[in-house]
Amino acid sequence: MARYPSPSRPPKRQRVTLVDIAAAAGVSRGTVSLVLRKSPLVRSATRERVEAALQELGYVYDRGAASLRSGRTSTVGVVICNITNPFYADFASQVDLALEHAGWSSIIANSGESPERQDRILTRMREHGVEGVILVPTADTAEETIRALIRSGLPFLQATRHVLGARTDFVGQDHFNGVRLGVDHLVALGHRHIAFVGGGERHSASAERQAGYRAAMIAHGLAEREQLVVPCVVDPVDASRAILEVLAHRPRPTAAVCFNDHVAYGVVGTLIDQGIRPGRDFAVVGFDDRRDIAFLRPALTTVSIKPQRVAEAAVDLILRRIAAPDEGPERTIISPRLVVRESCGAPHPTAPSRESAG
Amino acid sequence: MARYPSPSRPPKRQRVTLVDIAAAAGVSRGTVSLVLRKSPLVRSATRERVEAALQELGYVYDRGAASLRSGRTSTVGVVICNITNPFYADFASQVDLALEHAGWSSIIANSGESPERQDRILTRMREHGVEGVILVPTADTAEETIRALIRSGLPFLQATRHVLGARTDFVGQDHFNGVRLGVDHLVALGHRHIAFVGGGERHSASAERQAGYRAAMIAHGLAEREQLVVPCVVDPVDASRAILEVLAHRPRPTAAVCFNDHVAYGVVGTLIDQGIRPGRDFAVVGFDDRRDIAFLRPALTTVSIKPQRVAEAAVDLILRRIAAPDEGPERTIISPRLVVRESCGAPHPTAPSRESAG
DNA sequence: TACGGTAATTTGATCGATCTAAACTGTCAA
DNA sequence: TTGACAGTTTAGATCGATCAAATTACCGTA
Repeated sequence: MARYPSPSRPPKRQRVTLVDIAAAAGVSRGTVSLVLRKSPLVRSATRERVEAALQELGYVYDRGAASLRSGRTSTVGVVICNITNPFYADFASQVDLALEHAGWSSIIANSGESPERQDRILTRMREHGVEGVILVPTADTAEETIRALIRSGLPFLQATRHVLGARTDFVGQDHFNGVRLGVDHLVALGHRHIAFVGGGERHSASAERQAGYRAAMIAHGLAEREQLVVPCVVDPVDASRAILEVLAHRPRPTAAVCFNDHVAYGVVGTLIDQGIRPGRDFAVVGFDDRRDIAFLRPALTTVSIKPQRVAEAAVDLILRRIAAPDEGPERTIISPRLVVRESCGAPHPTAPSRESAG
Repeated sequence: MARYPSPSRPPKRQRVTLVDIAAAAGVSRGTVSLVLRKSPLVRSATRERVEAALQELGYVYDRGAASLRSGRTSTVGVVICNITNPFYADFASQVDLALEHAGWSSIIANSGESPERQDRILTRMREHGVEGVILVPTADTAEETIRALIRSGLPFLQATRHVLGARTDFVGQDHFNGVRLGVDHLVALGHRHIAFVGGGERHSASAERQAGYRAAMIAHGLAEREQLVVPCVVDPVDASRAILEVLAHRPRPTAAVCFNDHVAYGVVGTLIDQGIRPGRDFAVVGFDDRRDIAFLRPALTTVSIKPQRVAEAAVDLILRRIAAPDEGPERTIISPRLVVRESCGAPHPTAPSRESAG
C-alpha cells in the first residue's frame, strides 16, 4: 500500500455514526437517537425512513458513547466463585437468562476462588459502569472487600454464600436445614455413626452446613463420639482421601453426609474401589442435586437446590435494589428438599434402576 | 470556589473525574491521564502527587469514556455454546485467564445452544466494542451469522467447532482422529461390533467424530453390519435411551464409543442398571476427559483434550489476528490422546487416574 | 385568519476520557 | 546571550451518543 505524504489528512472515516444515518435519512441526530430508543415521539413515516438508513448503512450502536452521556448501562455484573462447578455454571446461566428477560445485560466473570482475582474483577466491573453486582464470594474473601463495596455505594448482593452477611443483601439456600434433612433421613434409616465430609474452605456455606450437621446430630441425641467431621477440599481427589479417613475411624461410621455432590462423587467412587457398596454397606448423602448427578450409580441421594430459583430471586432483588438503593438489607432463603435415590439404601420410587432389591 | 445558591439546579456533582484529580494534584487533566496509563513521560515526583490524589479521592477509571476517545477497548468477546458443560466451562475459564495474562479483558457469554441468542450476543458484543471474538458456535448456526461476522470486519475465530470452516480462523481439537484412537483401542482388545452413541446435534464436531468412527471401522475391515450409529442429544437422559437401543440391536455390539463424556456418563449408568458391567461385559469409551470424569466408577477410558491447550491457542491466534486483521485464515488443531482407565477392561494399574498413551 | 396546544423535530451543550500539537523547563554547547 | 534539545506538561479538539430546551409542524377551533 502506497503511503502518500498527504499534506492534509488521511481519509480515515470508518465508523457509521448517528450523523451518517441522520444525513442519509434527511433528519437530525436527535431524531435518529429517538428511533434507536424506540421513542413514541417519532412519526412512523420518519421512523421507517430512519430504520431503512440504519439497515442500509450497517449501523452499529455504540453503547460506550451512549452510557457516557446517559450515565446508565443497564448492566449487572455477575461474579462467580468457580464456574467449573456445574452448580455455579447453571446458576450463572440462569442469572444471565433472568436478566435478559428483564431487559438487562450481564457481565459474567469467574474468580476461580481467588480473592485477588475477585478484587480485580470487582474493580473492572466498576470501571465498566455496571449498575449492580451479584457476587458469589470466594472462600476467604476479605471483609474489607465487602466493606469497600458497601462504601462505594454500588448496589450489590451476595448469593449462596456471604461475608458480613447481616449487613448486606443476600440470596441463598438454607444450608443449615438442608444438611439436617440429610442427617434426619439417615437417622430414620437407623444410622447412628454419621460422618460429615467436607467443609475445608472458609465461607459461610461451609460453616452453616457443618453447623447443620452438628445441630442435627445433637437433636437426635447422638453424642460427640458418634460425630465425625473430616474437612476436605471440594474436589473428588481430596474427598477420596477424606472418606478413607472416615473408614479408618473407630467406631467406624456407617454413613456420611457430604459437603456437596462434587465431594459425594469422589466418596462414592472411592467406596466402590474399596469394595464397599454405597447404598448397601455404607450410606452417602450429597448436596446441590447437580443436574447430572442423578446418573451416578448408585444414584445419589442428595439435598436439592434449584439454581434457577436462587438465580431468579437474586435478579429480582438486585433490580429492586438498583431502583431503591437506600432500602435496608434483605435476605431471601431458598428451602432445600431431600431427593431420595439409591445411595442410602432407602426404598426409592425413581425409574432408571431396579438392581437394589432391598 | 464559592457556589452561589443558583435557584435552579441541584448540586449533583458526584463522580470523581480526571479534572478533580488534576485540581487536587495541581496538574492538568493530560498529566493525570498519562499517570493512569503509566506513561514514562511523567516525572516521578509528579506521578507520586497524582497517585496520592487518586487514592485520596477514590477515583474510578471510566473505561467507557476512555475507549470512546481512544477507539480501543482491549477486550475480546468469548461466546460459549453451553457453559453448563464442564468441558466448556473449563475452556471459558482458561480463555479468560490467558487473556488476562496477556493484558486483555474478556466478556464471556453463554448462548446455551440457541442460535438466536447467539446472534443477539454477537450484536451486543459489537456494540460494546470488543476488538475480537472467540466463538464456539451453537449447533445449527446459520451460515449467514458467520458471513455477517466476516463482512463486519471484526476479527474472530471459531473454536472447537466451525461453520464454513475453511474460510475463517479456527482452533480446535482433532475430533476425527480422536475417535479413531478410541476405535483402535477397542479393536486391539478384540472388539468387532462397536457402536457409536451420540451426534444428534448438527455441528462440525459431531460430523467429524462420526466420520472418524466410520473411517476407523472401515480401516479395520469392519463391515457395515458391524457398524451402528445411534444419534442422541448430548445428555445422560437421552444417552440412556440410546444405549438401550444399542443393546437391543442384533448382532449385539460389545462396545460403544460415545460422543463425549457426558454421553458416556449416561451410558455407564444405564449399563449398570441393566446388570451389565462396563469394562467387563461391555466396553465404553468417552471423549473430552472432563476433569471430573476420572472418578466415575468404573473409571472411564476416554479421549483426552486439554481445554487449556485449546484456550491458549485460541487466545494466541485471536490476538495475532487483531494485530494483523488482513492475514489469511489459519487453523490450529490440537491432537488428542487416549487415556486408558477401566471401562474397556483393558489392563489398568491402581489409582483413580493412571494414564497411558494410545 | 389567527390562535392555542400538542406532536414532532432540531440545536447546542455535555458525559469523561484521550489525542494532537504546542509550550514550557532546564541543561549544555556555541 | 542565544539556540538546540531532550524531558515534561498543558490546552483545546474530539470520540458518539443523550439531554434539555427551544423550535417548527400540524391540527382543530374560535
